[in-house]
Amino acid sequence: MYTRMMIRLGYPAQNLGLPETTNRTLRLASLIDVDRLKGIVRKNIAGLRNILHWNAERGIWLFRMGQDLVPFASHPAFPYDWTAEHGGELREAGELARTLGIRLSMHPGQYIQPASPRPGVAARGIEELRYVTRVFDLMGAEDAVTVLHIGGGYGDKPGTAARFVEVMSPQTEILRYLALENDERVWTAFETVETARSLGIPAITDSLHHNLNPDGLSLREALDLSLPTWEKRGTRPKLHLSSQDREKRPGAHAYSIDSLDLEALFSALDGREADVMVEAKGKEQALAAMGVRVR
DNA sequence: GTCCGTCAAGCAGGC
DNA sequence: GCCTGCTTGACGGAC
Repeated sequence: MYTRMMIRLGYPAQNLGLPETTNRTLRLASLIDVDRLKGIVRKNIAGLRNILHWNAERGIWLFRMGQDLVPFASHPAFPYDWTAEHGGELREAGELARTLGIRLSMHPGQYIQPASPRPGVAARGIEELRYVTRVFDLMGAEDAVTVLHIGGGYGDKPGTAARFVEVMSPQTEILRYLALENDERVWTAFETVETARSLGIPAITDSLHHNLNPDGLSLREALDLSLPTWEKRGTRPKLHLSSQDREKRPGAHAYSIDSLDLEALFSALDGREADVMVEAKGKEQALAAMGVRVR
């Protein structure tokens, strides 16, 4: 099914079976404990290395690092120069990922709102995106991806999209890695592609979000729009795959991937190559259903 | 020792 | 207007 790397798979942030994570953190009030903070960052980077080795042995060629790799890195209260302190470790981890052939990503969360009309909110979001950019730069991760939602709509989506483009256009360092992802409530796959195109960056179609917010497009039509946006960057297109947890509200991720959702994605791809990030509560366990040996 | 509510941050939407 | 979910480990306080 996955011959010739038509499809490569990955999962985010942690490995349940090892168990290992890149997301150890601490409370903001504990940031003053510099020794402990440095230890947490080192453990996260060590966790990343362990996961990379484990993944490579099983042919898992994508991994999303947790946003807390360096906890509070973009916060004004962060107490030391983390790029100087951890640059060497990050460079070595990046070398490892390159040697193993694993593509990295990060996904800043719902608080990152570059198009917010509130200047402070927008500025903090940009700072977080700079942090991700510095991590990738230090790691030498040229094909890495910063995955971001456009954010709120503020009751005026065209105006907000224009503001997003205006705010992000000067951020050329961030744009080198940035890709925009559709969400399940506000920004459709079509709108996300349009906004990404205006910035000259690629778009990611998330299959579950698209099901909930399709705006009349089939998954195939959405992919027809988003896949070509990756040509300019010269890297493989990225997608997100997840299944609905039937017992929870729409948008909640299930533990594993429903075979119907997998088939629907393959059908929509129709032979085109893609890097597929599998967003499931079961993390690496969810890849078992796709023929990956996970133990 | 275990359990539980809360923790930096922003939004949309349901009530 | 208030509450919830998004994600998930940390951690203090209650018991």
